[in-house]
Amino acid sequence: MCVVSLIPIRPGFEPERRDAARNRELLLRAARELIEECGADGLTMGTLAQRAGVGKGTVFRRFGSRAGLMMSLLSDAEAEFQGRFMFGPPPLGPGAPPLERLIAFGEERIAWVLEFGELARAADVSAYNRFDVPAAVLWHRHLEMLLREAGVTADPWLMATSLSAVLEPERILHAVGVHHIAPERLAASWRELVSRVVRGA
Amino acid sequence: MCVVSLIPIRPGFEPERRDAARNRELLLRAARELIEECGADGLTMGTLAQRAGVGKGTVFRRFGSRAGLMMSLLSDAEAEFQGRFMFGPPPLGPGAPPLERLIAFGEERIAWVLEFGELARAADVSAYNRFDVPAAVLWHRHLEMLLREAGVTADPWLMATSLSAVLEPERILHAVGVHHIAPERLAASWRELVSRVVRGA
DNA sequence: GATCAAAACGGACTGCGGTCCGCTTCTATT
DNA sequence: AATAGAAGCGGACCGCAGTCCGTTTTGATC
Repeated sequence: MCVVSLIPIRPGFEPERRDAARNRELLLRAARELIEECGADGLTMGTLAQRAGVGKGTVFRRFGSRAGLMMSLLSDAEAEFQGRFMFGPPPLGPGAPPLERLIAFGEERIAWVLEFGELARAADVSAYNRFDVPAAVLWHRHLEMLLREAGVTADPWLMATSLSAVLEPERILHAVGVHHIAPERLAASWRELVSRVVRGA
Repeated sequence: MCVVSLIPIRPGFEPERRDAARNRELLLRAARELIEECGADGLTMGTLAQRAGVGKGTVFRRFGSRAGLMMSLLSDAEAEFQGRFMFGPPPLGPGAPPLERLIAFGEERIAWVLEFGELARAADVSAYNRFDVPAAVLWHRHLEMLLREAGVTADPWLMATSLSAVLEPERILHAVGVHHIAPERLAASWRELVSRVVRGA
């Protein structure tokens, strides 16, 4: 299964040195523990270094930034989601009509955000180009392709951008957490939106 | 003209003390200068305090946070925009059919973001409840009302949320700045989107 | 003008993300 | 086993947003 990583692949593919690999595992384990205890927002890079028994510099060498760390923690969940919408069974995967796939994509994404959203929000933070992260580019292309297949000829690229905006973790979590919108209501609204976009074609 | 402020009104309406008012003016003037010189992202609260000749604590007492400061700087532009879509001439203001008002709202908002976007982005930063800022609530209600008038019966509240997401400064600036999308193309896509949402009713 | 409480002030302080650079550890080579 | 240089390490350090609290200013009251 060919999956697009959240994290840029290091050029050259040299394997990690043994100590580096060991520290990466230590850090990921410690990070999961800390998030369990304090929540994603409660994790600080200093505490993480301390808990893992390494220097702070090592944390940043491994993950580049706090957002990068969160992406690493998400990468399994992300890869699984990618696998499902690209190769899994219909209606999310290939085989169903495009409108149904669009609907399924949003529904599943909403469910995904509700499960991993706190991490996703922490990973989003910052970065002027948070929309150009490999995974985000992939969803965008997927939506664009489905829109084309569905016969939407009016600027599918920007339409996909608009639909992506609707599925942004921050907004979904805000609607559910602050305004107490039921997830099924979100899903119904997504269905409605995407149906109108496609049918209006 | 009754306008909704970006900043919570202080309860009780006691007037500011004279020194407080003086410092507020000093700070706003200094902030505009600094942004002129270094851009909104280049403004730091420490530098601002120094330039205005006041203590750092004073800056935070006045504006609460960096985002609060940016909102204060935006508030004139925001008020002007509010005035136009609530009381101004059609098609943005009342008098035109709802679909045309929706289209105009997006077009004008896109233009607005391209003019004041850097500030708006700086004002957005952080805050779990950045969607509950008075101005954002007002746009949301406006969109919701127009959708209802246009006969959209399917969850206008969430539809308005989705449309708001599409107009978010961060995304618009990213599309224009990074992907070199022409503003007219953004406007055309918005027209298309909103027409489909309404016509599908 | 003297008095006084409340409001505002200012800058030292905290905690954070992120960088830097001299030191240590690993691994390929002989 | 010795060696060398690359990769990795770690923690002091920086700049920033935001807080705290002792001091100063203000303006209502007498």
